[in-house]
Amino acid sequence: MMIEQSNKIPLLVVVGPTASGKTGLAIELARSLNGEVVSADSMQIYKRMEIGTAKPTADEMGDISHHLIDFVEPDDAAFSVADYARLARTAIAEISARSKLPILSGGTGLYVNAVIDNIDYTDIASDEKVRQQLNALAQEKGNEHMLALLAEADPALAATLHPNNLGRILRALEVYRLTGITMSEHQRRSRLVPAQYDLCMLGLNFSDRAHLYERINRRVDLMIKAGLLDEAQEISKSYGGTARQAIGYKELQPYLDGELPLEVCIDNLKQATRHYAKRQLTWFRRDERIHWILADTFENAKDLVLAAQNIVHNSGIL
RNA sequence: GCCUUUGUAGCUCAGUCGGUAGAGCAGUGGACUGAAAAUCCACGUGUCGUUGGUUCGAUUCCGACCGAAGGCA
Repeated sequence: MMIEQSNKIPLLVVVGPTASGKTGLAIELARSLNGEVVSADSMQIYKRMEIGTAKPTADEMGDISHHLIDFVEPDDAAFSVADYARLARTAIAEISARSKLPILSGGTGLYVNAVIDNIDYTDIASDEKVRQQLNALAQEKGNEHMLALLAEADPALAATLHPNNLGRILRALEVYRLTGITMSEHQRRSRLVPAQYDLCMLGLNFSDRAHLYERINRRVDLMIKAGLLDEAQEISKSYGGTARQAIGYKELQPYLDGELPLEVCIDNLKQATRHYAKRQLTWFRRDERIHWILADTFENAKDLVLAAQNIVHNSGIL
């Protein structure tokens, strides 16, 4: 017998900018729809970064199972999207096998899309030595030169990159050197196999951007009250490459080092978070599969959850 | 009360030796395939405090007034 479409796994996805209420909504939906949550958050994967990454607390999670949270050491510099995608697909399959609804929830657009668009990273290699060589060459010859090099191998991709975006240029050159195949071609091949999910995507946003920004400001103040400074002090001793990029720690470091007043650092932290939220919205907005829910158009949280449930039921994935 | 400085974009300020103005930040839009909470790109009209005067022409020079900061009494 041929495999029928009905063998697809139902997958509910909850996305949105930071501080929009994804965590709470995902948990409520898990309760009412017999689901489990798979986090799609590039920073909540790290241990001991609780307050700053707004990880759900044991209290919030209650009896809802959460996956891909709190399992990587903060000094691990090697964890990548590819690792995430593999783990997430496995988690989703296992949840579904238990006859429960997997709920992919998070704000890291790249992670979400890696999973739901089934991006295949297996033939796109990575090599530390080549990276160093390319970095050295860039130091010596400059960005324009590197972009010109890329244009020889992969003109299509080079045309989309600005010389200042050196990271992307070097990565594309790295891939080409290692495999002899251009990044453009890898990207094309990486999406040949469509995902095996029946998707329903919910996006949380606000009708008035200012409302989101107010929530962000308030949440940062709450994080400080909850002990973010201590957490930052603690984590700064042990975190490495990626975890170091998390918003909430690097902004407070100047205060911990006695270089800037606390209020200035807190303002910078709020600012960085607002910028981040805006970038997240840019990422998610282009995805036409998302059903947007405007949180500030509901009287209360209950109505919002009801509206979300309605969308899920009407989507026919259940 | 007097003296000095000052009033230009949401904020901090630059500038026009008189021809109606521009940076940074904020904000907005966008990109994104093995570090993505990262990285990168694009977008700058505002009664130049108000009101008189000089001038072909004033945000720019002069006067008055209003506001702010500092100093002297």
